[in-house]
Amino acid sequence: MSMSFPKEESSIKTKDMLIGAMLRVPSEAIHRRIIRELNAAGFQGLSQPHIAVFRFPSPDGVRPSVLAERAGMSKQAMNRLLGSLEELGYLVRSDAPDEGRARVIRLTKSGHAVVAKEIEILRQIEKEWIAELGAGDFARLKLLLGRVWESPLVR
Amino acid sequence: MSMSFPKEESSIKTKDMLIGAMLRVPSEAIHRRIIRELNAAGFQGLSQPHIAVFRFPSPDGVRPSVLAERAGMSKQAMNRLLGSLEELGYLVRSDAPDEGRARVIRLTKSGHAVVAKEIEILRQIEKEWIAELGAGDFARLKLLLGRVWESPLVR
DNA sequence: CTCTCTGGTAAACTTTGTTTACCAAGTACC
DNA sequence: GGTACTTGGTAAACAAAGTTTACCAGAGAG
Repeated sequence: MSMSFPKEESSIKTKDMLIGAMLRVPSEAIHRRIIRELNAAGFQGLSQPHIAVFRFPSPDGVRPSVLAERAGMSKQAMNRLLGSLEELGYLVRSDAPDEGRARVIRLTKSGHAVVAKEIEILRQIEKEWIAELGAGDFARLKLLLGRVWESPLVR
Repeated sequence: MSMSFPKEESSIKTKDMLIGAMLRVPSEAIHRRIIRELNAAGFQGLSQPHIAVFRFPSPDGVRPSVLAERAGMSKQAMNRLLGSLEELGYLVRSDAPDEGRARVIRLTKSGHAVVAKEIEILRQIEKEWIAELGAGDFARLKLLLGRVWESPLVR
């Protein structure tokens, strides 16, 4: 059996839905699409967990432990992720920048290309949403989500 | 080391953010909170993957393969999940209802209690969002997300 | 100079999911 | 009525990804 996408029954009414599902479903759809299109664009070897590293904001110049913190995982797990990304040639863990005794992530050329492609995919998605909702309503949606983001709600 | 929450730098501006992150961050915050509060409410043994079963809409009366489809995972993985939930006493896989040769999930008393608690948590979250955004803007946000939901965008 | 703290690393273990394979019950077809 | 195909469920082996436990190196405090 090969993997499939969740199929939603048409009988489900958004009226009954609570905010959790309404955010989760589109969020996961976007996430799946990013992975799929990244792979299709030739960035082989990238899977779910790798994406956590390439998420906004860019990991370039950031220390491993900060990335672990951002991703909500242990330093060790992040470190293994970084190791595999280094093997794949997307970044290097450069030794000692100047400050402390810390390492710093540096994206390689293809690492930067991944970031660029990801932004491109997301801009395309936004374009599709604008086509569906209209520019005004899409802007309003982002504005509202922005207000949520800046509030203590998401902490 | 114990698990920690992602910490976000205050320097990040929502202006720069694309729709992916804006949906993902609050969505994940809600997800973590549900698990945390469910455990705190005495529903021990429930972890991340289990929640996929209890997500809207209720799994009561639904066949295992349908749940697998909804969750976007293989029948086998879902089946193991259901097995552990059965052991924990949240549901039973009742044999042969009447139709076909299929099994059907039936929530037990504590299974129904989980669903009820989950809805309670989400209603509380909505209350907090309303306090932050105002009732009008929150309603507008849900309306816009509902339009996304009903569109082909999330398929 | 030594103690302690911080950031990074490594190895063992656990969790969770897919792949592969199989079984049982319907259903279609002859 | 018997046989092949399909569907839904299950089990075991394997793979992926994360936590726990433990350790090391360097920096700063005393």
